[in-house]
Amino acid sequence: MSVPPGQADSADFIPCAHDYQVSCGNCRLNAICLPLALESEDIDQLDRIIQRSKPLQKSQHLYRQADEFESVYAVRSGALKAYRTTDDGREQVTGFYFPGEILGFDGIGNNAHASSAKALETSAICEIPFSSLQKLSSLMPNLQRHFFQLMSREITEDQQLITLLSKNSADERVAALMLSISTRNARRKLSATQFRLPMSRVDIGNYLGLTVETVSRVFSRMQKLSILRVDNKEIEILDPAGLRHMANLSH
Amino acid sequence: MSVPPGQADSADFIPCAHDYQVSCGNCRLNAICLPLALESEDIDQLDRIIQRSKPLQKSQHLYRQADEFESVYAVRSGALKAYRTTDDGREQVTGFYFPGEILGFDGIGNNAHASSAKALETSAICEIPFSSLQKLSSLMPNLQRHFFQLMSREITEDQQLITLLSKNSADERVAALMLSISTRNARRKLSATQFRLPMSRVDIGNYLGLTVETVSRVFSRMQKLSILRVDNKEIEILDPAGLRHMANLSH
DNA sequence: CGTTCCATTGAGATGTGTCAATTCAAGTGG
DNA sequence: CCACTTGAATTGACACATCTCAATGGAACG
Repeated sequence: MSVPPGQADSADFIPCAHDYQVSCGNCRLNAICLPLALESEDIDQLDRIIQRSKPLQKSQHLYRQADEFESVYAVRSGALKAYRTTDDGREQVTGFYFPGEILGFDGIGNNAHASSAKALETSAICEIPFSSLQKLSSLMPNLQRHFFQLMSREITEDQQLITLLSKNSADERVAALMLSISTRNARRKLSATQFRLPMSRVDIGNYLGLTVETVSRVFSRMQKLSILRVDNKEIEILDPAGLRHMANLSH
Repeated sequence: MSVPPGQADSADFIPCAHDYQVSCGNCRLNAICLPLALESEDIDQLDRIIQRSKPLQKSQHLYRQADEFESVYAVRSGALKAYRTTDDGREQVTGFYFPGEILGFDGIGNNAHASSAKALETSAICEIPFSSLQKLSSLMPNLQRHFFQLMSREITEDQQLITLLSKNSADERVAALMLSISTRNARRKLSATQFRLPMSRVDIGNYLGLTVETVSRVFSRMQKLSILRVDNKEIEILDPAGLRHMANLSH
């Protein structure tokens, strides 16, 4: 399954997102994905278990609910959504994943994925086989702790979403999501004020427990208040303070 | 901090919940808490790091949000709620914890508890210092995997709650909670149809994203339909199938 | 036997959902 | 390159589930 090294990039060229043969050691996302004090030989070991052979086209699945769990996945480029299908066939979007973020942890518990993951746009993925990761974690305490931390943060984020759904108005929910995306963009050294949403209004509404119409109305309202400029999926945050105020959470 | 062995129980007496010096090896909850193929000497090692010196009175805190994270905790008897306090001072109950269940995982991510945990009634707790657990996990692959699984299941459960909050009506939410408690009771060999709720209506409403009044009305409605008998905190499920139907989820 | 907290019930207000129509954007085939 | 189709987003009018406010009832506790 390994892919032959592509045409040689010039040496000083920063590896672009589509060069999916880049190793963790010189991946520009490693500050997000692996903020670890690992020896370079440790990184080599990790590199060796990671598979980078999975560029995904828009709307293709990375895994599906109830698939056997084998790996967790780091997003290298693009964006994905994770969603659960309920017994009566409805869908619930449980998260959006951007470059540097890791998904698939919900599959460990029962050896089967508890959600499906679908590409929102063309996405490059690093696959991390979990059994290898477990072995490596036993040998590298830092790595073990790192993955405990990643899972713990996923729990914390889910709990934030629970709070959002349980306590906040439509305005607050949408504002909070815009702020979240903005923050995560900044972490990747991208603009915190201008970006293109990779997901549809339906996905946003589904994620936030709102209908499409309500999401749309909130965007219109925000635009009228000059908090956001909205042009279909292109978003510009005109008034970050106003947006934070609307989100009603000062984090 | 260690407590002297209590008055000797007669040898054939099943250790009761208040005998908090029982070891994991003969704890009647270990099928829930530690369903592991561990050598008895492994269990001994685990026993040695676990501290059982924390009986908690009703409304006392086990830990508070932003406290330094040191341990995760297994409930031995009683019940607790976990809740987050938002920036603007409101509370969100994120979970209820019953005997055999483990809480505190959300603190690993940032070395500080992301929620508070409070006893809903007198509760006995096993404290599991996380640094010891990490070391032990490196040596015992089964144990490492077990804790990855526990955290993964917490993620899955949070995502179920997200779905519930996002997609389900008040009736469905309350019904789902009653079913969850019933199932967890059954796992502990207690009645699946009769139990006493340890939490208040306020807590239930808070957890489910509803007001107290709505929770109360749902209970009244369920009683009118002969699905439940409700006498303050005493619950009897009269029509389990009807309850499942009302919850609108067949799991 | 008050006092206090918790739970229940009712009446009315409101935010968001539902239904429906329109516009806009993207892709397809003639 | 232009019609045509299709899906996504917006906007409006109305309905309804849940919230809010308020009063009452009941259990627990000193």
